Amino acid sequence: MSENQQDNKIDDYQKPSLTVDNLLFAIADEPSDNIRKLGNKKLQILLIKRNYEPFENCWGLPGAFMQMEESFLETSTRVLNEKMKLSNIYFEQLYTFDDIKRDPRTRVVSVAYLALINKVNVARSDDANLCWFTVEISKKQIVLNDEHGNKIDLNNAQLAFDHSKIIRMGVERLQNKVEYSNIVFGLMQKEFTIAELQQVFELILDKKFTKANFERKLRDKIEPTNQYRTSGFRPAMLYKTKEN
Amino acid sequence: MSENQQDNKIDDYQKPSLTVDNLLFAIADEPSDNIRKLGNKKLQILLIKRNYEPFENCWGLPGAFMQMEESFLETSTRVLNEKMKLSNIYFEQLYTFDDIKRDPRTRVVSVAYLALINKVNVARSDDANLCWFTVEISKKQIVLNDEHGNKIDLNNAQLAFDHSKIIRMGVERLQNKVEYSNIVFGLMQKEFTIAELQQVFELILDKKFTKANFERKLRDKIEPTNQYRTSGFRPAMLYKTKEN
DNA sequence: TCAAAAGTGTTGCCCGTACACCCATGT
DNA sequence: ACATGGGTGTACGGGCAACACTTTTGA
Repeated sequence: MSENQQDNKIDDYQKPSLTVDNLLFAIADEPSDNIRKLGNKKLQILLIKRNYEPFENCWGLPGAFMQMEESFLETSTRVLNEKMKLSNIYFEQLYTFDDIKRDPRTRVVSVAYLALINKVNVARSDDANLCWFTVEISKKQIVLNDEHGNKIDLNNAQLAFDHSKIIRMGVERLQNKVEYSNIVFGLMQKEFTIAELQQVFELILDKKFTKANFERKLRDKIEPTNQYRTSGFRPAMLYKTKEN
Repeated sequence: MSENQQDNKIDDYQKPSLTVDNLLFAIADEPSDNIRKLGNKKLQILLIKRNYEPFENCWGLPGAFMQMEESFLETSTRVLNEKMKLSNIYFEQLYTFDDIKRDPRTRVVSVAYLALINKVNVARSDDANLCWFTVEISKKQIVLNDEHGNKIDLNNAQLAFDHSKIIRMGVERLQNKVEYSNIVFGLMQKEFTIAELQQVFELILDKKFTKANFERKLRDKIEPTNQYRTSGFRPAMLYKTKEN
């Protein structure tokens, strides 16, 4: 952050507005209809229905204008806490969006944050405008679904502002980091079976693994607790993320 | 970029200032003292000596306040063109820095851009305050050197603002992307030998390769021209980056 | 002839993949 | 008994690292 010699009165010029937008992802469990089969997991994202201009009645990412005395992370947690009480969130800066016309009113620059929670900790929100959308990732497209069967295809910009683009970039980041970091554990509960972890990988990467190979791939990142998940057939060992 | 319902007059609140800072990297050639040896390459970064407050007389990254009618990229190219005429620059957004106290005067948020050039295209600058510093990357630290033997250790913050941190992050990004993208060609001339490319990899990653293995590693990213570099001993095939 | 670099071939190891097989459970 | 998932072993192949060797040049 340097400046030209001429810029001495730095508060004395017109500034863009600055907002923070949140991509909050979580995993939902969907019990199986067949008692002999595992339940399905879904990747979800939190959206808010805008009942104000601009983009009134569109779905968009929950965000807020940044205040002078708070950092991005503080803005971000403030928003999420106003909407629903949350804790233990994994946060990571995604990208800063600056298209000049991205907001029809005036120049607004937005810093997007990627946030992950394990959904067990979600206190129900009293904001009727909030909704968890299922994120269906495939090679060709990303489609969001709400619980009433409404579909939003991210290739057609049906969301507010450039939020479709932001979500696509967020999914891409998630896909990349799942492969080489521990980011996936931000979506898991403290204890989980290998099959559950595998399902989450498969959801995010739109790709199937085999049990044996998946176990070897993750072996050095997890360690067994000595407890079992019995809600199924043969009890499955519960694992947790390896310390250090 | 959403907001609370209450925020209707969006220009009617105090906003942080917004700047763009540039990490401009290039490769310098240093001819060998021994005629029987190859010359050395160095990674360099462009810094500017601040002759104004704050951090007067400190070195810092060249940057500027963003104007209402320009995007980050436009701010970035404006700065670099004001300082020295450049073209064909590779640009990539690095990160957005928002520590509340990073600027002692007031709240300033800075978007950092990573930029790469091949130095052949550098028109000499008439700004005496600009200087190319050599970047020495090792496992423990990053040290900057100017041509007069002055050293700046990035572990001690001797640069303006949080620019040490920004440079460390930029080097890290460069190291990561060199391994899995074509970013390195932004630093190379149009035609280059494999040995030159190998030297640049070794500089950035602080790691040695063997010829045979390095050739195999890069084989699918480059293609031979049918020209040779004769300035050495046995002439070396010149390569260029593979199209498609 | 010799030092340095250009260029190529061989080998072994590690890791990801495919696939096969047995174990444990409750209906 | 059987379907389903849990869990483990084996075998193949590609890619990377180590290393050895030949070729080419100018002094």
